[in-house]
Formats: sequence, C-alpha cells, structure tokens
Amino acid sequence: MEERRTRAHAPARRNTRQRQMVLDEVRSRCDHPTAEQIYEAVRARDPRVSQATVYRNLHLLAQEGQILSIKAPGVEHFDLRRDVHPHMVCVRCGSVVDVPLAADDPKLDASVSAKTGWQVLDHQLIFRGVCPACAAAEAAGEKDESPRQ
Amino acid sequence: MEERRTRAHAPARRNTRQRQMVLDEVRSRCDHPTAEQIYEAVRARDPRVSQATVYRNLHLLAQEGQILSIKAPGVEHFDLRRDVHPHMVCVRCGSVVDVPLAADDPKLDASVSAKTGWQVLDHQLIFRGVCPACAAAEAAGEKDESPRQ
DNA sequence: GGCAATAATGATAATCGTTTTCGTTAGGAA
DNA sequence: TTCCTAACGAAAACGATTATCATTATTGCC
Repeated sequence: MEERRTRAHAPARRNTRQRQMVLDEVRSRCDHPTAEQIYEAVRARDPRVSQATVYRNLHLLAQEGQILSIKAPGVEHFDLRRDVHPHMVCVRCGSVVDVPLAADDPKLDASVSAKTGWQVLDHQLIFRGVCPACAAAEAAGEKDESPRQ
Repeated sequence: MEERRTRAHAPARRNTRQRQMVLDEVRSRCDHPTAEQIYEAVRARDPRVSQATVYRNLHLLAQEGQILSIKAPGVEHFDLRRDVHPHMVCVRCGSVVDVPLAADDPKLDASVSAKTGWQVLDHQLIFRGVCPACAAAEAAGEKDESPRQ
C-alpha cells in the first residue's frame, strides 16, 4: 500500500549537464555569487541554459547540503562552504564576505529548540555594514550617503 | 555657502496622522507584523491610507530607531522592541517569534569591525525552523512536507 | 489666524528577484 | 533500445517593495 516507487529505487536524482555546470561554477568561486551571477557565468559556457534551471539547481544543491544559501536582505547568495558561518553584507553595494569569527556553539540550535519547542533547522548570523571600498567612495564626496536596503 | 537650510532648522520632520497610525499599530502588537499586515490594520482605521505611505513610514521609523526591522528571508517584519535580539522564522508558515537567548556580546560589532576593516552597523541572528503548529499539521498527515523559502 | 514653502501623501506604474507553468528533452533503469 | 519521468527552456506570473508625480496638508513665520 502506497509505495509504488517510494522505496524501491529512491527519487532517482538525475545528473544533468546543467546541474553539474551550476555546481562547478559555485565551487570555482571564492566570493558569494547571487543566482543571477551564476546564471551569467553558466550562460557564458552554454547560452541555452535557462534562468529557471539555475534557480532550481541552486536550491536543490543547497537542500542537499552541497552548497550553502545565504538569505541576505533582498537577494540570495550562495557559498561553496558547507558549514554554517557568519556573513557580512554591504548596505551600499550589496557585496557579501565571510566573517572570521570562531564557530558558534554547535549546541545552539538544540538549545533553542529545547527552549522554544520549535524544530530548529539552522541559523544565520548576518552583519550589515559598509565595505572599505564604499566607505572610501563616500569619504571621497559621493553624494547620497544613506544606507540602502 | 551651501547651507540654505542645512543647519538652520533641521530637515523638518513632520508629524502626520498616517505616520502616527503606523507607529501606534506596530507598538500595539506583540507579534512581528509585516508591512502588509500593518497596512491592513491602518487601513481598517482609515481606508484612504496608501501602501506606499505605510512602507515609507515603517522604514523611516526603523531608521530613526523607533522600531526594529527584521529582514527575514522573503519578507520584512517589524518589531516594537528596539534592542537587537535573535528571531526565529517558520519555514512553513512564515511566522516570526523572538528567541529567548542571552543578549549577544555588545562588543561583537566592534570586534568584527576591527577584524575586517568594515564599518559595522548592526547584525541579525535568525533561526529557521518549524513552529509547533506547523509541526503538528505535518504530523497530522498534511501532504507537502518540504520546507519553503 | 493666515500663508507660503515643501514634506508627505495617494494612486499607480515600475522594478526586482524568484517561482510557476507547460510543452519538450533527455537521463538511466530495465 | 525502450519507456518512464526528472529535468529542461521559454515565458508568463508572482509577491514584495520602490519610484513617479500630481496633489494635499503640516509647520515655521509674519
């Protein structure tokens, strides 16, 4: 009852050329690209790949734990690192960098789960700030100094 | 030179009826409403208030430090508390709650700033999880158990 | 109190990132 | 090789937010 294919042979994940390109692209970078940036890079290799495919695969890979998704305000970024670690977003240009802080308490999620009764999946520590480049630009007299986002 | 009104008498912030309604509405709640929810509540009091006005005022109040903006993945939420503190978002229904954790190290921002050379404005700690209500619904056999967002 | 300057508004269109739709293509087990 | 169906591509749809612009109304000042 109710297991036509459910256990017989798993959900049958297929290894497509497009999926491999998306994974390769994230892995080959040392920054924190957005879906749009990955799309452009993949598209440079094969212009027929569609945006939807890039989004689909980024989310699939993140779900599988092969890459990390960073839900920055406004745009989602991706990271080849798989361990949870803090990030910092520039409120002026949107760039994202890793923050070199000691890893958080690994029991944090469990402790919050115990305190709240929620089933905790993961967490994200995000700093907002102004990167050196944008700070320099501001100092140099660029008008419009109000933070965005 | 170049200070027609710049210092004479500040930018002249006006106290409009709409702005007061938005602030009252956030203050009167113990949850973490979205702009849309505030819009609906304000609109119940005065149907002529526009969405743009609600967004404008929420951001202005957040910038002034009168309320707190929580950049949850997908939607922005607002909080009557003014101190930085962690939140948890339900990946199924999107609800947001405060997390009862000891306040973070107040020197955290300064320490990150020193380490990275960025000008740090603030930070956000966000947990993702499944709230008890949604967990119960899942257990009760609701189909579609894959996390959203 | 009246008046002008301009901050702020309301209605609406536009934007942006992302997701859905749906007909077509192509992995890969049999 | 065949067949099932996961995955694709193109395009439209979507939801949240922001910009535009003519109009309104708050406030400082006489």
